[in-house]
Amino acid sequence: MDNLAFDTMIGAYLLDPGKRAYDLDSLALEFFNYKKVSITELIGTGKKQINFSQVPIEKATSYSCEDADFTFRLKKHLEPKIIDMKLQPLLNDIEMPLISVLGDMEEAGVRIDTNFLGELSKEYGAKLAELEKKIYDECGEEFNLNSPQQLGRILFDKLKLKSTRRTAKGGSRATSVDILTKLAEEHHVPRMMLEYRQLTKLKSTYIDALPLMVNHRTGLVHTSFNQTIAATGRLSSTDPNLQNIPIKTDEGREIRKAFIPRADDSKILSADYSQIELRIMAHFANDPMMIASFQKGEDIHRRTAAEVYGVDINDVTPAQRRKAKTANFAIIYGVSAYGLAQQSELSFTESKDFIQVYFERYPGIKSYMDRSIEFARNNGFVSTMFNRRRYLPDISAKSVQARQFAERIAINMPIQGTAADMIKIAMIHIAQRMKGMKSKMILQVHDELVFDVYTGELEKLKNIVKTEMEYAVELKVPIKVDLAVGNNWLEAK
DNA sequence: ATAAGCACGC
DNA sequence: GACGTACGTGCTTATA
Repeated sequence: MDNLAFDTMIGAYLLDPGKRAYDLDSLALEFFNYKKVSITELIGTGKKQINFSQVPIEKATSYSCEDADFTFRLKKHLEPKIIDMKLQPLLNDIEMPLISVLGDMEEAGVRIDTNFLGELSKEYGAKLAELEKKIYDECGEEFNLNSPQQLGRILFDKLKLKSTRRTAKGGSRATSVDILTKLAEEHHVPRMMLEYRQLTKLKSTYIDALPLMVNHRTGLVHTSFNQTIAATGRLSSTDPNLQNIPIKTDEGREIRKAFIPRADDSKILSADYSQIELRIMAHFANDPMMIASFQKGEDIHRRTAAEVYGVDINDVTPAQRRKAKTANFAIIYGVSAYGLAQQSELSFTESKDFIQVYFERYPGIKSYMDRSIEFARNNGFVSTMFNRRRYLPDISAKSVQARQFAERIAINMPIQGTAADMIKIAMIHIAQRMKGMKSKMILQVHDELVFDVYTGELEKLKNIVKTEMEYAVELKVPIKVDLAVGNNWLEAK
């Protein structure tokens, strides 16, 4: 698989990663205005779908020739554009070599402890049945707890709680977590609904769904990593999505115990980039204070709190650090004072002051943001350290909403995208050095790599992984990777 | 089938 | 005065 010459999906994605689809049919239509025969015209859909081998040979022949023809035409059309836009290194040194790395990871698969999930399903199922009964009792009637519409009727019509917000699209009365959390101060039902929502989410999306995804031949779960979905250059994972396995709550973390080593003599190794996006921002912004802090190996959120609150780093309170941490993440996304207030414990006024002092202490950050937006206005796009590009057609839009959205992307995409470039480079180098080893790279979760490592190879692999991740790209700040080993994914954290 | 609302991750 | 945090996937309900 390493002798691939070109890939039309990836080529078109690098030329413009903001598009909806890169499949052959879409690209043929877009670039040649040609409507190909769709596969469903040959094999049908749903229950009546047949195998391609059952398609009459004449139809199969012309279909296949059309595929080959347009693949070649697209290659000839896309490659010069790749060269013009200086995307060759990104294509040839990162995205193309990554194809086989991802293929190997998908094929390697992940072992899931289905017995453990079965037990967890019973446990959470019992808790849910109990909750369900209590909620019906408290409401004086039964309704579908999974229906936001019916819940709205109960909360706002029957129990007379105050509806504070409408949903963005349908305009119905919102019952999302922030609303229910507020209402939980004055009533049991919203509090219990929050618990119900959390547990049903865990049970339906993970606990009950994952065992169904175990491959009958291998006994393992094989996700698909998609290389041409995210507009920032990140990967995505589907069927199942193994990039959103719970970790925040104790109930959710239990699920990570089900991700286990494939053999008696292997372990799970997890390697995490520490604060990678803030480090990249410090690098781009060339901000003296933030760079110095990373060079000293400080806790960046404590340093931020110390600067903003004007106290010694050793005197920062937990509450101050919490607020600084929220602010640091919000800054990466280009948040407003209002947004920060919504997200944190800060009031609107406190948020405004916080952001003002933040930019006084980290002047480089402010000028990075202004420069990014200015660049986008002048050029119509922004890009990462490795020339990955994203177009921002709305950067000068009349609509305030559309324009501000484009401005936030102008700030965030180069940071998030450079982090994506970096871990992709590390993955390629690691895969190269793992050749001949029994251990497997099995997952990528944006700033984390997960391995199923044989104990005899543990020390060697730890060294390879740490080195290749930390030295994939050179920044003005040191890059730190945390390693952890365990008998499941939770222990390896 | 598709949209809406919601919730999980980074 | 608007507007109000980036990138994803998947579940269930409601509607067509």
